[in-house]
Amino acid sequence: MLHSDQYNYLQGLNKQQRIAVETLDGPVLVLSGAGTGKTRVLTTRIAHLLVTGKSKPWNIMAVTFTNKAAREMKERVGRIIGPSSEQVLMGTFHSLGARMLRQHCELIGLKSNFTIIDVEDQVKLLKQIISAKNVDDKRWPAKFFLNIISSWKDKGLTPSKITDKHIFQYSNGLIKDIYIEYQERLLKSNCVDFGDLLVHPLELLRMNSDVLSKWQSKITHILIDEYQDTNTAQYLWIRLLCSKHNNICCVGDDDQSIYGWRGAEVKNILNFSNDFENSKVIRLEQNYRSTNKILDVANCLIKNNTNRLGKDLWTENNSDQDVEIFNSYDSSDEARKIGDIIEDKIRDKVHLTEIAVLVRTFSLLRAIEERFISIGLPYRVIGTKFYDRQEIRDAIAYVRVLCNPLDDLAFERIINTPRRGIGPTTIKKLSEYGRQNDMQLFHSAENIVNSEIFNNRTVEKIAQFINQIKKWKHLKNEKKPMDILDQVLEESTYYEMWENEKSEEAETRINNLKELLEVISEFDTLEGFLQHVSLMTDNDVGNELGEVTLMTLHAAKGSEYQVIFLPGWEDGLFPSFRSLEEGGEDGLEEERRLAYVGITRAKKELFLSYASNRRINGIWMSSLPSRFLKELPKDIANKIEANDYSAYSLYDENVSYDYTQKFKNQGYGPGWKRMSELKINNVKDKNLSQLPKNYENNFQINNFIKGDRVFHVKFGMGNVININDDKLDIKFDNAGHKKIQANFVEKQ
DNA sequence: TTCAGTTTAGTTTTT
DNA sequence: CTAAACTGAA
Repeated sequence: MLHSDQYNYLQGLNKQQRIAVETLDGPVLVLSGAGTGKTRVLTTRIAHLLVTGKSKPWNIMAVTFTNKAAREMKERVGRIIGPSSEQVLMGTFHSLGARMLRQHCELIGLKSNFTIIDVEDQVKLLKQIISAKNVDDKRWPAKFFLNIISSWKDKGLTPSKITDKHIFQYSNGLIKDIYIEYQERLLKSNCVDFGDLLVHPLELLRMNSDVLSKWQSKITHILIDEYQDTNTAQYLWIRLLCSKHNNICCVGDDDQSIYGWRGAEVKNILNFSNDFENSKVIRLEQNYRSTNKILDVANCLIKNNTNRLGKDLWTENNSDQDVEIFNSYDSSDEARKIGDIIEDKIRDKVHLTEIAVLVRTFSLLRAIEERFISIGLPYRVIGTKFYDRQEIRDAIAYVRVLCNPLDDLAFERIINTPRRGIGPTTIKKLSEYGRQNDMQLFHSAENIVNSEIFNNRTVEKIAQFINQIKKWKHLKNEKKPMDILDQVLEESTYYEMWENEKSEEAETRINNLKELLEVISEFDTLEGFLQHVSLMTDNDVGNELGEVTLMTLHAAKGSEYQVIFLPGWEDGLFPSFRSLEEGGEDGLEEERRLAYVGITRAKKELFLSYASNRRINGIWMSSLPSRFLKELPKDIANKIEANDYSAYSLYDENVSYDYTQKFKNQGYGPGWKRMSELKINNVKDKNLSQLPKNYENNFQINNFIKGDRVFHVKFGMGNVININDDKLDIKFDNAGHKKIQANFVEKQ
């Protein structure tokens, strides 16, 4: 038997890390704070599993949340153990789910070439369903239904599992009908959404014991990164998979849980020890990333959260470089100051790749980008939605139709793009025909063309289009994906369409298409390309050129930089008032964790900043400094008072941090107008007559009285203890005390 | 059916 | 302020 000291990859691990790596049997939870070497533990552990012979590569499954993390893990495992790492199942929950689903798709009723649709298509599909049901989509927007359906999927609830309790507040069951039809339509189109990539595999395992036991035998060791971000569906899936061998290692940090809005359940990590019998918990608290000053700020802030396991990061890396805070008059002033500091850093020989600006919302980046462009500072934006651009989506829709002719959403997108004289009226006829004959659009079109019932110019145009598609489909066996797409865009006159538009914008669009051709050139099949684009949202291009990195705080998790800028620390913006409105105290804590994530990205220098005025959707608003600034160590926070442009003092006790007060009185924009009208007319809307009868019950904005027993879909049962216009203070039986919009709860 | 001009709605984070 | 939705004329 080898002594473990002989494994040289274990050298340099600290004691705790080493225990985490060497405890290979049974359930293990590694609570690892920011910068404590979590990825190193995970990758070394995989290596150790293989080297000790505990497991074979194909028996290990390692799950991450982002593609970036998956890529990094693959690379680092490969560096330790070489090419056999290729056989380890590594990927995001969604990509592993898709993989499992493609293997067993027929059990769900899908074909293996199913397409993965994104939010935009989800909304489009729901809009169609809603309008067919004569629901007023002004009052009940598709997005609203989508949110509910998605949250159900996050919990692993298929339509058949939706009980009266779930749908209680939503339109007397209509939401369930919509969910059922939504799933049917997806299935008919041979499509799945993101939620399905988790729910379908879960159902697969639940319903097919042979499939379950096959996978349970195959996977002997499971490793999960960012465990604090798992939702219920993911948890259940993992539980099923690991229940035979029970070798599961979860790595996470409850203080970095920032995806509650997406259904992540912090309780998964908080309950780990109860959940898995004989589990071991290992804490990593020595931080190797940041200076003591930065950690002080982080620890000081996060200790304001009540709902945490609790830990204190420490470091041996002492520094006299203070964390800086500065105030600006407005966003362009702030951008200018950031630019100036970066220019100083350049003089200090800090490499641009070591500098990042992290923001709460993308919109904050505009002013900063503007400034960087004008001073000629190179930068890159992570997470900019390349695949969301119109021309890219169009091109991908063509590919989707070639791969999956049942995909109505894609077909509808391209049937008249570029213009072929096939308008909404014709499409409506086609789908009508399709519904009668149980066909998807493509086949209806094909049939109409052949049936010779219709004989006019429109049919000729359809025929032409259908024949073109058929021709392109034959190319699949002959040409490379890149050449096919190029030919499709050429022959469909899609290029021509943009070329004829002599605007500068059209030129960028054509360049974007060229870029897409570059991407597709790396794939052997159109299907492989599709899978890539639908799951890969971060186009994380390399940074060889030396650029400053700009991204959201969410996107920043898992990364580190020498110098970090955190602009936009204004109340309402950060913490975001929407989070507070929706999530109450929990929402605030999640925002605070987000701040914590931002702070702990910094290795050496950290700059916090807030502006006194900011333009939000075209309207100038003055803002209060973020309440988080108040929570920082006094010696740092005090510095900013001297040159504060803000009308308010940070420590003025009279300043109200109740965001609802502040925003309620603004009363701008159509949304606000509608809301206030609603309140005045007590919801006597002109469109009401078009709604199904029972809808009226849901419009009672507020006839609650103190003491009312209410139900909320997320928080369950509770009692109203106070009323503030349309906001209710509710004490929930199991979810604590929250402020909720009246229309989100149902009187019992 | 198309196109241009007008109105209106939405304003967070991501797989 | 912007992107999407709508309207009306050709």
